[in-house]
Amino acid sequence: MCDKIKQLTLIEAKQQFISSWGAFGTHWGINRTMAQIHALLMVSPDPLTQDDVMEQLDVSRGNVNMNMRDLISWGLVDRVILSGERKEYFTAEKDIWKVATQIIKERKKRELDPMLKLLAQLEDIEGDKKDKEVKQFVETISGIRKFGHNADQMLDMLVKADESWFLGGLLKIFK
Amino acid sequence: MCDKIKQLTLIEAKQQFISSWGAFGTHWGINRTMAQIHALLMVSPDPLTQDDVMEQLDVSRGNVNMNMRDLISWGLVDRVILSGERKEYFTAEKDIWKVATQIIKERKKRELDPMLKLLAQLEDIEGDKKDKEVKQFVETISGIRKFGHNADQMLDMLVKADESWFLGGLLKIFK
DNA sequence: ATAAACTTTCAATATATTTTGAAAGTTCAA
DNA sequence: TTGAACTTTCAAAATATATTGAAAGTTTAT
Repeated sequence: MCDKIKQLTLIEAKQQFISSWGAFGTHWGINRTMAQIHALLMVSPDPLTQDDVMEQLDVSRGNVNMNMRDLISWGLVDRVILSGERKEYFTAEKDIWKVATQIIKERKKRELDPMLKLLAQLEDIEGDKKDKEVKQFVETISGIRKFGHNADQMLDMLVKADESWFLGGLLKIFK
Repeated sequence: MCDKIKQLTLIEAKQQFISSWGAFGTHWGINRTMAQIHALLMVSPDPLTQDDVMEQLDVSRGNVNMNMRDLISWGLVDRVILSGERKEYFTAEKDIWKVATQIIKERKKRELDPMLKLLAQLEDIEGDKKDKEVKQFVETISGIRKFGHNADQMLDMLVKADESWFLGGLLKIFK
């Protein structure tokens, strides 16, 4: 009836987190390995090399390299050069708020902004505005565009909240 | 220099919207066809049959059927029986705010809630809390869990805003 | 009960995405 | 300049996901 929940060791907990973060990512259009690398770096106190990641996640060098590039382009991972070392090391931001704002910024730029541009264009079509089909279409598109526009502004606020005194206050409620 | 933007016809605009909505969906873990069916229904003033959808999107009966089921399970599409007709018709909610609310509700239930449950479990691990590795892990997980918890509450507020007088006021700013 | 109208299922197939690994490229100390 | 240490690339292979379509299932009018 009442399941006894096993207290996990650090190793088990890390594995569990990495695996779940990977599965979670796939529901959001992020590939499993990329999400797993990110998870691994988030729970690693020290920077890791490509070889560390290859070994711990059991994936190939090429795979690690490509996904690491991607994570860097998303601003979620940084290259680190440890003085005296030849190898490159990698590290991830561990403050989840910074991670979230970074993801919001990028997805906005890559997806929301282009979509809003398209919707603006679709709203202005040829044809009789009295026609039922035309009317329904324009209304639906316009609704989506307005919604997107508001979301856009709201996300901007969130992202900029860190830098603004007024919004920063609001943010503390959330953070 | 200054591109002349062609004013699209209704047909072209619909096609463009359906195709873009489909591509957009794939960035968010939604399959192309499902997103396209949703888009098609959103810009169709009247309910459509499976055959209409098959024809307009050029996909098979089985595919339409499965994705339609999925859309229904997400609460984004409804079956409609037109009186006197034998066939089933399908229609989508056109108020984008309701669409968004519905998606938030479902994703919260399917993804965020289980993730929060897992994180709570991972936060409570065996081992010395003074150990650097353990400390870093617990801190990171705890940060993510708290963030997720706040996001959860915030999303609940948004979803419930429609029903609350106070929040409804706030909502008007956004809507 | 029958059969036409319609819906659902799912194994096979097709498509898309991810992963590999070896070769090519780069950097740097000596 | 050489070559060892390390990184990047990308065509081929593996894997995962989406799609088809025909057969099975269901509903309803007669």
